[in-house]
Amino acid sequence: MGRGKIEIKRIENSSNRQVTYSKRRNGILKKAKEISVLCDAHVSVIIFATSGKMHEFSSTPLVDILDQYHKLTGRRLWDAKHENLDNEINKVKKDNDNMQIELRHLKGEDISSLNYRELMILEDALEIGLTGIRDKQVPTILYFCVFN
Amino acid sequence: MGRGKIEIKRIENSSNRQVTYSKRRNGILKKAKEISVLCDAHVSVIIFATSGKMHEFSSTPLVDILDQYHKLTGRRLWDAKHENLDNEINKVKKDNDNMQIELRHLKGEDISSLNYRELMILEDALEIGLTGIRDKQVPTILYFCVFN
DNA sequence: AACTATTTATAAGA
DNA sequence: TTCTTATAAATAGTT
Repeated sequence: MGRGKIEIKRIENSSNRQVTYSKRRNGILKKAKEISVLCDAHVSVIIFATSGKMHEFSSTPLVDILDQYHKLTGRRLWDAKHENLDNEINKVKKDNDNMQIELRHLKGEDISSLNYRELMILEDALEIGLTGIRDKQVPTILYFCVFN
Repeated sequence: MGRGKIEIKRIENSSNRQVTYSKRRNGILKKAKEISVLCDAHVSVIIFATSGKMHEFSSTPLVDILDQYHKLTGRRLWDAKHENLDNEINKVKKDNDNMQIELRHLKGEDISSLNYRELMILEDALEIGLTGIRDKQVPTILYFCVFN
């Protein structure tokens, strides 16, 4: 690197360390920007000095990078609120799926998958239902299916 | 860098781009590791190729880096995400409500609201459906009712 | 912060 | 792809 090779280990002298930090930090941020432009890469770099000061570069909004990160790794990086929302949406989607399945059945789109025994039960039910209607009884439960 | 200065702009040749990507990606990850060791810095680097493949380096668990990020910047990284999730949840909930209404109708919980004319149509349909089943014809339209 | 000797990174070629 | 190598770029130590 400069006047003599250096080992990669903590720089003990604090002011040297800080100078090196500043130079290398700039170097990394520059490289990150370059690779994003040269290669269409999506890059985020976040650096904290021990002082607590932060520098960052993100070629794409950090949230988007982290979102992709989550999708790819399955690792959760977000806070409790986000997690709750995520759980809620999964639950609601599950309800949704179940209802859709139920609807599909009720609407008879799955009639082709009914086996013979089920068909017999269906027939019985039809007769019972028909009788009920003829007698003008008030039905309390009604299944209503459409096939085509 | 290599044989001749290059401009920092997208490398159009795809295979050159990929080679450069791979070399520079390694370079950045190496530099990130070095600065973290030399200078006690906390660094996270996440890189996505356009292919979707990810590489990362994090001197500290990424969650901790992001936590510091939040504390330091006050930027609420997830707000946009939360809003999107909220919208999605509301949309799906609406779908759910609609399906529940439909299901309630299909299951006959609203049978009392069927008027006489609808009941007659229903009866006709039952007869047609029943005939179809008795003749082992594939029903093209079937109304199926259960009463109790 | 600027300089500069060296090392390191890397673009292009094999 | 991996290796080689000429050259650009980064940077450690110095001023």
